[in-house]
This record gives sequence, structure tokens and C-alpha cells, in this order.
Amino acid sequence: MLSAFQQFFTGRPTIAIARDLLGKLVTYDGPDGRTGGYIVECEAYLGENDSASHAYRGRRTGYSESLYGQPGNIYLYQIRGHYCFDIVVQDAEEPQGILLRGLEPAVNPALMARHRGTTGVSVTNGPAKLVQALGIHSRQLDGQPMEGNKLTVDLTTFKIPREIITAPRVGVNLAGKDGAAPQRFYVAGNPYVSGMRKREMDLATQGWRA
DNA sequence: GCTACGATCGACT
DNA sequence: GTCGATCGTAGCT
Repeated sequence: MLSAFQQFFTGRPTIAIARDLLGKLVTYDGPDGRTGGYIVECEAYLGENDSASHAYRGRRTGYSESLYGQPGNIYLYQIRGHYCFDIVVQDAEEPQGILLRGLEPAVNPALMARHRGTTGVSVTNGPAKLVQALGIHSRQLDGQPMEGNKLTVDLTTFKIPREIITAPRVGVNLAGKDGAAPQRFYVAGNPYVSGMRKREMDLATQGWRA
């Protein structure tokens, strides 16, 4: 039996789940304090049939094993010496995940900036940056459920995006089968979206509904 | 054992 | 805009 928390992450299209995650609050209870932020950008990876997915063509190794877990689990992996954080969705038969790419700091922003050694939007405007800002520097949480964990998402604390933009994913081979698929979602105008240009930012509302 | 290659970042022009 | 650093994983010999 799935909990209400797990049910949020299954039973409907991954793309719909990804859009619903925008504005939700991610928190981490680290050894040097609690950090957290609102999700402003994420990407959907649709499992074995998605050429950009780690599970493409049924590829299943120790490295990507966590994708084949329960909905709401943590998939924490390393790429080019950096950690990235996915939320596992659907179920063990469908190795799908949602990559978090941008957070708006909300819980202890000063500590998050210290973790990154910088200030401003570059604290969390990228998948590896937000992981480092939260204070995560190992794969210790990989494969664990988020519910009741140190690293979790609070589905009851959220902001409502004014407008959601759909776009192709970042850093994937555009020439690949699904390279140009519109599976990236972000809050229009929010400065913590990766690659957001200054003139596209909405500094008055940060992209949130009043 | 060895090599190639990323769901990236930051420095630089 | 371009480019190099970086390092764990996978796949091959």
C-alpha cells in the first residue's frame, strides 16, 4: 500500500508530476543546519524508451539502480565530479525520474550560500549547484525513500507559479531520438532557473502568483 | 587494467 | 559565445 506521499509520484504521467513539483519546498536536515528551497525548474526522464535517460533500452547497473525503486525515492548520482538529485516516479517496472535543476533558497539561505562559497542566483541555479547548496556531498541518501527522511519534499508547503514554461532539456544530445523532447519545465521569470537571462527575469513577483 | 565518456560548472574571449 | 577541468562508472581487453 502506497502512502499519500508516494501516490503523488505515481499513477499519472511523469510530465504532469514534474509540472506539479514546481513551487514545492525541498528541505534537507544536514549536520550543520537545515536548508531548503522552492523548486523552480525540473526535467522529466521517461525511462527505458527515453534516449536521454540513464535507463534507456533497459540499461540497469549499480549506478542507476535507484531509478528502479519506489515512487518518492531519492536518486542521487554523480556526473563529471558533481552530484545531481532526481526524484524517482512511477514504479520499479518504469524507471522514470524527475531531475531538479533549480531552487529558490527559502530555508537558511545564508547557510546555502556558505556551502556554495558564493552568493546570488548562482547558489542554486543548476542541478549540481542546488545539491551542494543544500549541504549534500555524498551518495549516502541514494536509493532511500524521501518520506520522513533528512532530504525530503514538503508537498503541503508551496508557491503557485504564475506561468510554467516548457522547453527541451539541458545537456542532452539534441541529435538523439528524444534530445529535443519538451520535457523541461520552469517557473517563468524566476531568477534561479538555470541559464535565465536578466531581461527575462520578473524581479517583482519572481514568477509566483500573489 | 585501461580507456572513453557524461542529465556539469566556471573561467575566459 | 567557447573551452578545459574533473572523476566515477561502464565496458572492453
